[in-house]
Amino acid sequence: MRSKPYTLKSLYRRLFNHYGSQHWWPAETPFEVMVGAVLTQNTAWINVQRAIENLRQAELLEPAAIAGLTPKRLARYLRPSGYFNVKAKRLQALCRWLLAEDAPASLATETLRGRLLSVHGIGPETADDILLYAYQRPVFVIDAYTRRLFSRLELLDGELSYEALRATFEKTLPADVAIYNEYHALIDHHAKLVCRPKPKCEECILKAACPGSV
DNA sequence: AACCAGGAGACAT
DNA sequence: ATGTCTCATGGT
Repeated sequence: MRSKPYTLKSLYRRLFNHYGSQHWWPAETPFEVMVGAVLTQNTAWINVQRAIENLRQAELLEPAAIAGLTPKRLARYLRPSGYFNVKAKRLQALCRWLLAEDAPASLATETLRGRLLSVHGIGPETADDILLYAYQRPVFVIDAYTRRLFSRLELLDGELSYEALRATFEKTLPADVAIYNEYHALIDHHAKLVCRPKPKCEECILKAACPGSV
């Protein structure tokens, strides 16, 4: 027998009350957020940290420096984060966009989102990471953890498109940057802890509401 | 030692 | 519009 299902709002309270504030995004500057957003594509964060540290030690954590390197040389710094050839190009595309764009921070959120999506290597999740955590816009980030968690709780259909899922969160929750920031971080934290592909349902604080645990 | 990690582009259907 | 391949290092 299963306890009453969560709503998108009550689940947020449950996670926050249990885990507390997550202090995301783990980065020093907005630009570092953007670099991390690209490098963490389908990659464990620990490996991204190493790549970012390589760039920091080489004093390359600025758009002009990265844009000026050859893709091959940039790729060497990115090695630990995987897909280094692909990510070298993507990072340079992002940097060149930043250098070319006049005042991105002054653009309306949907306009800015469109510009980001037009940059090579920036898809919906990476764009939304950047919008939320670098530009402080109220955009809800959907990632693999979000799909898996809400799908397991049977709160959302995991097969829905990225845009459909994002719309659901943004319609249901208030358009609040602080809440979107914390909610996504909490989902990530919870997922890493107990809701991996192989879930640890015994240690899960939601297990009574999760069909996957019975 | 297979499996997975804070996806996205290219290409075919 | 939707499905499949590829990209690659480092944990467990």
